[in-house]
Amino acid sequence: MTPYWLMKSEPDECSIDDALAAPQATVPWTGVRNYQARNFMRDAMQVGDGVLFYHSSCAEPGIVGIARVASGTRPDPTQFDPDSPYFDAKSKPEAPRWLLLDVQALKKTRRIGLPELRATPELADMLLLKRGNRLSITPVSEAHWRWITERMLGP
DNA sequence: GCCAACGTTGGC
DNA sequence: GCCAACGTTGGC
Repeated sequence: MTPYWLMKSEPDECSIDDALAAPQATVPWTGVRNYQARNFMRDAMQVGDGVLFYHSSCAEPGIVGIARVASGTRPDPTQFDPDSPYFDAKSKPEAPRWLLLDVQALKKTRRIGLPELRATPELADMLLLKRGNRLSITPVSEAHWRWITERMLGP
């Protein structure tokens, strides 16, 4: 697995600006409730891996910044909080079902919106762009990472 | 708000 | 193990 990832966040919950404004620009990535995404965090993601910060479920979805994986996994406390929208009554503290890790925002970039991503032949096979894809964490190939970060940071 | 696509649940 | 029903995601 390449050390590059795309992570979706709803800007109403945690935007790139929110992340940059946090202490150490670091936020706990709460609310992952999908086993495949959890397994990526648990089994494949490493401290230092690159992250494309993506805004989803909003007026202007797209990649908006660069971040890095800043910790290993630990249980996501919101799964035990009955007042949280992420509460999971079936998860027990002695056998936590859901994990999180810390993500450190490094840079807000110009936004590369979905239409621009879709219009780019080099990115046609990005998992993000696959039909019906709803995974909130997806691996990113080195070629895609390079293309996107160069385009984001360039003129 | 709509709806396509997908994941999960639970009866059998 | 199958699969229909249901809930969620996320773009539009």
